[in-house]
Amino acid sequence: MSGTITYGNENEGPFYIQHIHRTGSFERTQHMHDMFELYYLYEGERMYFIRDRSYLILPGDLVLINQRDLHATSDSEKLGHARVVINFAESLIAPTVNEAPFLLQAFTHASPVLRLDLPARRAVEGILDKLLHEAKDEMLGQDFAIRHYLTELLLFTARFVQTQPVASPEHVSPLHRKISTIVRHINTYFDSPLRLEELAEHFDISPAYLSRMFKEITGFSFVEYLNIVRVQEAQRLLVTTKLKVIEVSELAGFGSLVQFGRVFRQLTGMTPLRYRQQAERLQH
DNA sequence: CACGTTAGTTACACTCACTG
DNA sequence: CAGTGAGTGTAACTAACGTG
Repeated sequence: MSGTITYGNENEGPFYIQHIHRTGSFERTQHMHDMFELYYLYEGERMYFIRDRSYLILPGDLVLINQRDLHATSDSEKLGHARVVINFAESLIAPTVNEAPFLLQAFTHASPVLRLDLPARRAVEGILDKLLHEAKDEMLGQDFAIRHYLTELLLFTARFVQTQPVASPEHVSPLHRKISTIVRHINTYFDSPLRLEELAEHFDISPAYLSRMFKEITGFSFVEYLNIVRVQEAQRLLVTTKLKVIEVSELAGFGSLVQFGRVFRQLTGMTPLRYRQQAERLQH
C-alpha cells in the first residue's frame, strides 16, 4: 500500500479519510456501520455492492453510502486503483445539517453513484485535496477546517443530484441483475424461514452456484447476509417498540431465541436487551 | 420469601451451506 | 460432487427481576 493518509478512526470516527493507491490486487471489504461514507475513484475499476445491488465504479465516480447501508467492494477484472474513502459520523456535522438539512439529501438519492463530468471532477478533487491536506498533520483549526471542507463537499453533492437527474447505471451482467433480485427477495421475506435450496429453486438456479455467486457479487455469504438483515430489523424493533425479546426474535425471522441471541451478539457485540437499554440512554 | 416470567448462556447433536 | 465446518435447534441451566 502506498500514499496512504488516514485521519480518525475507521469504525468510531467522527471523521476518517484515507487515500490509497494500489497496484496489486486488493482484499475485499464488506460491512455496515453507523457512519456516512463517501468514495471517490481516481483510477481503475471497482465493483461496489450497495444495499441491494452492485455497481461498476469507474474513474470520476463519487459513491455515497448512507448510514447503516450494507456495502462491499471487490476488484473488477482490472487490478489496481486509486481512491479516497471518507467516513463521517452524523454527530460531526449535526449543527450544520440541522440548519441545512438538504446537505445529506444526496445520500437518500435513487442512485448512490454520481458519475461526474469533467468540471465536477475538478471541483470534487479540489475539495478532497484540501481535506487530505488538513488530515495530514495536526495544525491550528484542523477540526474546524475538516468540518468546513466536508460541508463544502456535501453541498456540492446535494446540488449535483438536484440539477443532474442521475439515472441508475445498468446492471453489470444478467447474473448481477438476478442476484440483485434475490437480495431484494431476502430483504422482503427475511421474517420467514429462508433456505438456500428453496431460494435457488424459486429463482431457477443451482444451490451451489447461487451460494458461490451470492458471495462473489455481494461480498456476503447467504447466511451472513440473511442474519445481518434480520439483526437490523431486530435492532429497529428493539428501539422503536416495547416488544419482548422473544417477540422481536420471531418478527425478525429467527428460528429460536437462542439462535437470535447468538447471532445478535456476534454482530453487535452485545445482548438484545443491552442494545435496547443503550439506545434508551442515548435518547436522553 | 417462594414463585413465575423473561433473558441469556452452554453443551451436544445434526444439517446444510460453503468450498476445493 | 463430496467432505467439512459453520450455523442451527433442543434441552437444560443460571441470572435478573417483579409480584403475590
